[in-house]
Amino acid sequence: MNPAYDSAGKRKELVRAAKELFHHEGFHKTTLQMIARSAGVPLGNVHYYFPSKQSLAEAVIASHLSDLQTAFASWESEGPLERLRTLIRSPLRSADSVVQFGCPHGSLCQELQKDAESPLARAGAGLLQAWIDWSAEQLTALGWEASVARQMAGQLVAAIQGTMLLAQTFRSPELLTDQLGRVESWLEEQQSSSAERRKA
Amino acid sequence: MNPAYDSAGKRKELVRAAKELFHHEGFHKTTLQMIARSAGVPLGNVHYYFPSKQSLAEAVIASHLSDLQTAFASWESEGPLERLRTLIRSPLRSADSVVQFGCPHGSLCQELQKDAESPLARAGAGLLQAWIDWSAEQLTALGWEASVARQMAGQLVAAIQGTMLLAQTFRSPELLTDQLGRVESWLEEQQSSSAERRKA
DNA sequence: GTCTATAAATTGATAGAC
DNA sequence: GTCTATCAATTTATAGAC
Repeated sequence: MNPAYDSAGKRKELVRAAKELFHHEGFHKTTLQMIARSAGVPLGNVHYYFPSKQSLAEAVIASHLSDLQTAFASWESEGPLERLRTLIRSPLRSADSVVQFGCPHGSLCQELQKDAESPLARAGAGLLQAWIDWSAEQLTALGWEASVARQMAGQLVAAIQGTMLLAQTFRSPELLTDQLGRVESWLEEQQSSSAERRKA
Repeated sequence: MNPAYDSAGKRKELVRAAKELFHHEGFHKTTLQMIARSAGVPLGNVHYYFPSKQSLAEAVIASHLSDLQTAFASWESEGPLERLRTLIRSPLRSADSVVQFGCPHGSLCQELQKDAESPLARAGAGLLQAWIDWSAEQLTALGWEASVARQMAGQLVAAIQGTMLLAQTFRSPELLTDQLGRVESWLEEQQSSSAERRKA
């Protein structure tokens, strides 16, 4: 156990704890005390690894972005339409967590975005931007013109995010399943109407 | 200026200030100090009108609900379809505020709902429930079967709420206008396909 | 009813021993 | 690198004068 390993290990552990607590309790309600306890690190030690709560939050956002890229990469074997279906269904794989705490990206964005001055607002926006950019890519691959694909991607992500908000608000896994199914149907209708247009 | 008037006036002023600050800063970031200052009331006096921050938040939610009912009542002269269009367009009337701070109901719900134990979570849910119930009523009046109307209402509110989250995240009034227009188009497509089914 | 003063606990962040 | 002890400021809430 050389120092470098320990240091990196505790850093990662702090980010993991903060990521979970920001999701479960919200950014402003989460204290460094709570993060330190969950990570098994003394309170005063947190500032050795991260100079401020903000810098820790930046590391959390970077970790979320990395998770997203890993997920997208793991779906590469599928076709564009099936990839979008996988995205739509992805909240179901952690339905309990979504119903209790909402979307870890969406809820963090909403909270951070209230403070427009904060550098965290811009960083957080990158999370939802990643959702939209990736969706627009898949839609482009399906043959949609670039500007239309961007619009549709926005509609798709808005529908998924809004669905997670409602499922959380009413603590209803059924709502999550049903409404995500309707989003999937909407996507398929767009696809088939597009296919018809191409035939005509 | 009898005491009852003054008392009621300051109570209302505290609720107004808290409603605005919860929207602009978020519930947890807003302190009683900030509310007292905005309302022109000494800090120690807040607890004379409201025993706790929570009871003040309950009054804020009740005020939001009252606003909603007032808005719904003012749209009664229109037909059901036009009423739904008015709902979809309603974020545009305060576009700047939505882009900066998000939906006052949706963002409050998301924050309060993280703490399932809190009575505020249940109270907050009443706000989005009002959106859905009212939308389902209009859809029922348009001839949709009750359970279908509920599902469609959920989809509609999810789309509007998700759109507001994206518009806030990217600080884009254009995104708000464009995507709400797409929600309106979706609603009209549902209506016309329903009319076709009835003809057939 | 209204206010000042303050309590009691907690916050993010720092200092300095080891 | 790691920890304890602590600062200075802020939090919700209360006590008690007027």
